[in-house]
Amino acid sequence: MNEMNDASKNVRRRGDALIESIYNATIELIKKVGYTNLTFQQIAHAAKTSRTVLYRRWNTKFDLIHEIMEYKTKNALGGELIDKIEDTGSLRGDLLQLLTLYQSIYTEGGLEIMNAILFEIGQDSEKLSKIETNARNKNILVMRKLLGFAKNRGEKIKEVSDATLTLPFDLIRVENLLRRETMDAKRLELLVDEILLPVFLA
Amino acid sequence: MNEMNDASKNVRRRGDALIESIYNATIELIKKVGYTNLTFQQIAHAAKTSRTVLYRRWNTKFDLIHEIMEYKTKNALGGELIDKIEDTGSLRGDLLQLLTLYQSIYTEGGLEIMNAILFEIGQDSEKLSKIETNARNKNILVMRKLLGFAKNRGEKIKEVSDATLTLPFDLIRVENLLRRETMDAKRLELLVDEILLPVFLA
DNA sequence: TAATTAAGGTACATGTTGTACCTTAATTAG
DNA sequence: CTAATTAAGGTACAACATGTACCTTAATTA
Repeated sequence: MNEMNDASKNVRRRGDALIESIYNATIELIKKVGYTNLTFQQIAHAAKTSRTVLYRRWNTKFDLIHEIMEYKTKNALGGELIDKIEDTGSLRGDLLQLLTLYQSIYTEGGLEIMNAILFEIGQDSEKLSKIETNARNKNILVMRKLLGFAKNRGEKIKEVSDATLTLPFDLIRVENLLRRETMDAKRLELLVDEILLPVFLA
Repeated sequence: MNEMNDASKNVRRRGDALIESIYNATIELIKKVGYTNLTFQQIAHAAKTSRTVLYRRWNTKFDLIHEIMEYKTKNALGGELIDKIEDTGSLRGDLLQLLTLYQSIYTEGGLEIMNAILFEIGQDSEKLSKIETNARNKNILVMRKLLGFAKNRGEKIKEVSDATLTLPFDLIRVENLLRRETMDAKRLELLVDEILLPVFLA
């Protein structure tokens, strides 16, 4: 009867099964209470495990969140962004493809998580600025590849600084993090037509 | 001797003197420990007042921070942004002027504060999205005024969506909040020449 | 000078943290 | 298949932060 519950308590999950359960509980919680109000105590309770287990693995809630982001990003893209970029036949198509892919990280990966990451960047801890710099450098390479397609096709591309090369990514971040609107295909097209093409196409 | 300290404890500041002391203590603290680690307890101690005084005035640390931001913004600009915008004789000059003024809000107003604001936006509380929407609408009006100058001078301006009109502000925000680089005049010029002029000038 | 206003101080229940230490289930090795 | 190892679950504790209640007392005002 009520002994069933007590009996089931003795089952101990381990490894991936446990971890994923913690990930999911964390994501649900962060949606409910927000990142600031997120506590290890609540996570442990929601994931039906103990704080001890959490502290053993992650020193701070950011460490946990960051791990979740990487896990989610992999799932959303199925690999590195630069490998997913293909020549669509036009700069417009390529840029639209890029925005769509990059947007999917935010859509699938969970806005709440990205928000937390962004916030921690603002706290300018050492490791965070490294994460940021790495991401930026990767993104610049993606854009070089993309603009390389255009040059090979004979499209006239402006020479711009590295800082400007990250514009497509910055726009997606602004849209997702600073505004809170739905990012449909129409919105992405507008970004390409009104901003990105004038900037990159001579 | 040591009674001097005890005697000085009996002096009670009130009103603006007290408030400004709290503002300053908060700004110093937030620079030291960051927004997440900021506590009313620490603020009270740093401002040499008591938690009671703080709780009476602000329900959350965000309420306090938001008030500080408004106070600082007023000081930085000395009025509303739209009133500060003047016709410099060219779109390039006008845009540079706009970026410089808007940047000063971040420089003078305190990056830490803006960061906190941004973060709370991510928590999508009711009042916060209102603050955001208001700011966006104001910024759109500023850009309309600025592009109006250009049209009157006979410069050819593209017709763009409201979403694109906020680009100058979004760029400053990205630079300040997502990156952590010094925003000198050269950087602002690059934003104007490589991004804003191609977007707005036909 | 008396009444009012607002700052300072104390106390308390509640919740979170980080750590230490122990028990016990699940896995692995001999 | 049993014993050793690994890792999860549980309890306890000191430290700190919160939000509230209630009281005292300095500063302002009427």
